[in-house]
Amino acid sequence: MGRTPCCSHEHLRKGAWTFQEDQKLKAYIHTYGPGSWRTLPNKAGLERCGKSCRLRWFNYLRPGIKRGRLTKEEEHTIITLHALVGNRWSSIAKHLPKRTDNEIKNFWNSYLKKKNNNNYYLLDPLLTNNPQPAATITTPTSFSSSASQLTHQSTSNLLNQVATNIAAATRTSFQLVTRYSQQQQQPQPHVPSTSSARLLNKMANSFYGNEAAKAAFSRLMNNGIDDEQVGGYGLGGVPTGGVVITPSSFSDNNNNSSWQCASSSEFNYCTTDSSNSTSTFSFLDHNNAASAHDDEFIQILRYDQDDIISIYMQDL
DNA sequence: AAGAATCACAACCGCCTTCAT
DNA sequence: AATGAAGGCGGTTGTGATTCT
Repeated sequence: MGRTPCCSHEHLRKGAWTFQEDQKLKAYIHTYGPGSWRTLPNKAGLERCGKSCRLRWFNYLRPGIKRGRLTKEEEHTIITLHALVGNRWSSIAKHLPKRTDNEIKNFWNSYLKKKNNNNYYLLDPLLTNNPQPAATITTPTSFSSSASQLTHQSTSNLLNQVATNIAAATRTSFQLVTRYSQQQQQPQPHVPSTSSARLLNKMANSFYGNEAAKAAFSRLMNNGIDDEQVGGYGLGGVPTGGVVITPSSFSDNNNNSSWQCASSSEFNYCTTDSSNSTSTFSFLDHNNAASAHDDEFIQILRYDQDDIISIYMQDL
């Protein structure tokens, strides 16, 4: 014997809610609170299914709901989160507290219709062809290195390996999304660029406090720099306030205490402290021009099977 | 000005999971 | 443990408003 039925489904109204119905529902919930949707319609004097009452309350009548046009920031968040988790509207809505999943869903469906006509949010084809990729990083193609330039792996490769290993170590899926503008195209506000070096640096800092992620990150650093191998993990990292530190168990191609990686335009360094046999990663542009790209930003998002569990979003 | 097309969004439908019985 | 409705969620539709031709 299961629960008793919610309603008879006979003589129930459908369609748009009237002002009087809204008043009845609000008055009832004001007195007794939301919930018990099974018995609510009878008690509130509504000829509606309990499910319909719940929907009306959560999507429209509930206090604190923000209505009207989404802000650019909200749109930005939705688009990025959707690239990460797909159509998990309720998960996305949790990061826009005053918006309902229904509203976000409606926005996205409208957005999709427009999408074919602009490239405002230009993401890597890998991302757009695979709506729910796990453990991948999409980097600006302009930062990809040609084979002839490489003495080590490209930073794009390295980033992807880092993400894959962090995902495995933390048992979460992970994706880092970047956006970039192409100078030769029409100006595209809110579509900034960034470099792989900055992404790596930011990633290291963002995982401060997450031992599993940090260890995975450090392992990749140990394995990923000299060849294309994956596996054969080295020692794990230790926390030092947002910077990943690893044992100096590797050497660099310049045979000194720094590590060079990636293309001609980007250099990443690992400085070694011989006194305690540790190395500190610091990924910098070759000219350390932190102010050269004022419009840069980064979003780092992690999620498990059911929900987004953290978001980092900040300017670089 | 009028009809068509598009947009915005509330609401319904059906499926799946949770939970009371 | 089994059952079946409630609750939650995403897909879809219906409809009034707005814009276009």
